Amino acid sequence: MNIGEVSTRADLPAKTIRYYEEIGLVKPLRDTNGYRAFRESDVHKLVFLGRARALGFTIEDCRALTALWEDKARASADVRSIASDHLIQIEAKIADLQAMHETLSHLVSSCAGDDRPDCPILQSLEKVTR
Amino acid sequence: MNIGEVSTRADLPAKTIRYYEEIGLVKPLRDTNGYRAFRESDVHKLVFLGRARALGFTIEDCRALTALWEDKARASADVRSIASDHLIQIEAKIADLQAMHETLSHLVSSCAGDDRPDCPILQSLEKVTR
DNA sequence: TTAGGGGTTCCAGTCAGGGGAAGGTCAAGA
DNA sequence: TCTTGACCTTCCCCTGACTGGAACCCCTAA
Repeated sequence: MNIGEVSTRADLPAKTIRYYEEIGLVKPLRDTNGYRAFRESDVHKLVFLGRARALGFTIEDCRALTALWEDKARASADVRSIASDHLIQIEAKIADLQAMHETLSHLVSSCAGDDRPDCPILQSLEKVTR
Repeated sequence: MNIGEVSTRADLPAKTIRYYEEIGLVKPLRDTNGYRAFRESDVHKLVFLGRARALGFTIEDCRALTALWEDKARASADVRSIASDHLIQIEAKIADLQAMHETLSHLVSSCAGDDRPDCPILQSLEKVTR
């Protein structure tokens, strides 16, 4: 199977698939003409990778997760550990963004937004009151 | 004023300040020995930049915001527009992260996390059910 | 004079790919 | 047989917003 079909089936850009090969996440075979020759197992793995990335796992997380996925003697605790660490990261990012949102939405709603220059948003950015 | 003092006063790494000069956000003078010579107005601007960056504005947003900040004839609508666009970006990111969080927290809580290999997290990543 | 703690530039790396050039390969139609 | 166009290949540079490090210069105090 050529990269185009894999790209469609795994719903990943060809560029991304080539990149994943470059960093050793997938190892497709090669045809005599130099084209990558993907097996079903490669497609399966790429789908796995796509889903993990969509959940925000880093590439290194993905590397660890696929290793566990392929290890029939894995302990589910190892998988859960990676996932719950990632959950903590997500929670931290959400909290960060919510703090930004709170500050900024107050500022936006207090700004007249007309053609006059007075602007509480700029005033607040100017203040050293961190 | 040398970069070290500015770094302390604006609470920004010296590297960051040099970078901001490189991309034209600040334009400190130079001493005869080649050292950057910052004025009070430069420090003031760097504090402004630091606060805007802390609220998640991009560098290009910051460039626009400082231009407005220094334009005494600005319309507050222009500032508000940048800020509310940014709010929308923040809201989108929060929504994304919350969706990830929801999916992943269900998975984590359904995984035994012991030494057995059965793992709903891996099973779910494997499925093509996008 | 020397040691240290400033400062300077420049280069490379981060993360996860994206854009695009230059060129090879394949299948279908004239 | 030739050509067209879709597909594939590698290669290199670009992104954002810095960060780390090397190699070197400058200033002050002991």
